[in-house]
Amino acid sequence: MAPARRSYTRASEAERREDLILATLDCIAEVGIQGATVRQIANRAGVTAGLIRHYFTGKDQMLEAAYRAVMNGMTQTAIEAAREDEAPRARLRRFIIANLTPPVTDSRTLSLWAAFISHIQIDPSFAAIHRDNYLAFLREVETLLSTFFDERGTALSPKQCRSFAISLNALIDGLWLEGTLAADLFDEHELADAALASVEALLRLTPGELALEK
Amino acid sequence: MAPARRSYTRASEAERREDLILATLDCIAEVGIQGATVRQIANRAGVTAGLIRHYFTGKDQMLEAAYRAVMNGMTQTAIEAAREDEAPRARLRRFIIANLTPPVTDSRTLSLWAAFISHIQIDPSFAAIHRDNYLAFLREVETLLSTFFDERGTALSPKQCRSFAISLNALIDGLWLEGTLAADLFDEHELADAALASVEALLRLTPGELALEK
DNA sequence: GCCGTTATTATACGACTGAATAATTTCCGT
DNA sequence: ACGGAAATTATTCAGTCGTATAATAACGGC
Repeated sequence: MAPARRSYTRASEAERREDLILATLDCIAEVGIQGATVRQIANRAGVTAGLIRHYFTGKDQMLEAAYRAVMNGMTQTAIEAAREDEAPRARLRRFIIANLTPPVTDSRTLSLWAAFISHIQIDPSFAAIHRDNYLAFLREVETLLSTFFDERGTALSPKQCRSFAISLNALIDGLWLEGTLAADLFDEHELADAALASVEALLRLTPGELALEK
Repeated sequence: MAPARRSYTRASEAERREDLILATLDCIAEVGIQGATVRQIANRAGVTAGLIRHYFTGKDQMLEAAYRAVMNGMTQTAIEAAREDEAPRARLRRFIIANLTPPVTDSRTLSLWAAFISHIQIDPSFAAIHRDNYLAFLREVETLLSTFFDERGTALSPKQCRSFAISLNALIDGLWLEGTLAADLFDEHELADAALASVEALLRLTPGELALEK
């Protein structure tokens, strides 16, 4: 007799790809990159392992797609938060805060980010993805700083602007790292407040210039 | 007839443990934590796989020991560099520079660090190791800052000191991350110089106070 | 309502995994 | 020199890995 086979429903390519990528991220976050096996991933996505190779050339390519998804999630969240406002000062503040509050500051996000970072030196494809995102982020920071200082009446030379952007980016990254790794040491908005005060100092603004409402 | 067996030499426990840990780190850095199998590690250490379980309860425990080794290497290098000097200002400067020049800024070190970070959320043992090292590092920064401001005649409240330490630590971490991940974008001492200038701003010192010789 | 396309499942394969055990070699104390 | 403790190797084991292939169920076009 014909063996009983699992029933299933077809899905659109976009849907399946997303499901698989999401399942991949879940696995990496929960059991590490070692535990993120094709079977575990497929299982969590509600499909069987073979399907993965129908949408991706192999496991590695799926991991790359997953990395892109994580980085897009992180940068887009912050960039879009900044664009909600009109005033350069508020935009800058929003950008900083968005980078230091959920969903960016989330232990799961950090886990994923670190897992992929550790693969940058191994797989050149990952290095390229990282590079693209880093430069895009830096460009965004430069734009924010440039318009902010322009409106303030203290225009910046491109060199100064870039230098500020690098430091500012580092400060945000570092605080994000600390705050997410030791979330229990900081409460709700302590991190974002610390960031705003630090950025004021870093850009040599007057205290409160960035933090306080006018 | 008796099968030909590999000849070998006995080593002290300390030596073997170190060899195994070093081999573990080599593997993780070169092929990632997935590729760091007991056989690969043993092979690189010049022994056979079974020996690992003679010195460690299992692979996991060896990974923990390897993590401790990495973190000790990173923090001790910077802390000892600072202790070489007498004047608080020079100590602080040395500390910052040490954290942003080799061997701390090294793509291998970063790979290892990231690989372990991604396991913090998974394995509580790793979380404990991280926590210990983070607090030790923060304490060191606080001490450096405290003595520096004392000598400068502008004493700091414990609260301010801690707040400065957190930001300073974040800035250093962030620059270390950026500079190591995109080493080709920065030349020799650009990173350390940027750090010194940024720290001056962060602590609201007068420009050049930290960087320039008297 | 059937039929062809294809998304999906099922199964198999060889390689490799961490761990356990047994055999053997080394080296220290005497 | 020699015997005995133990460091190291060799081998085995039950699983799991990623991938390849073949069978099958689902769905859209007619």
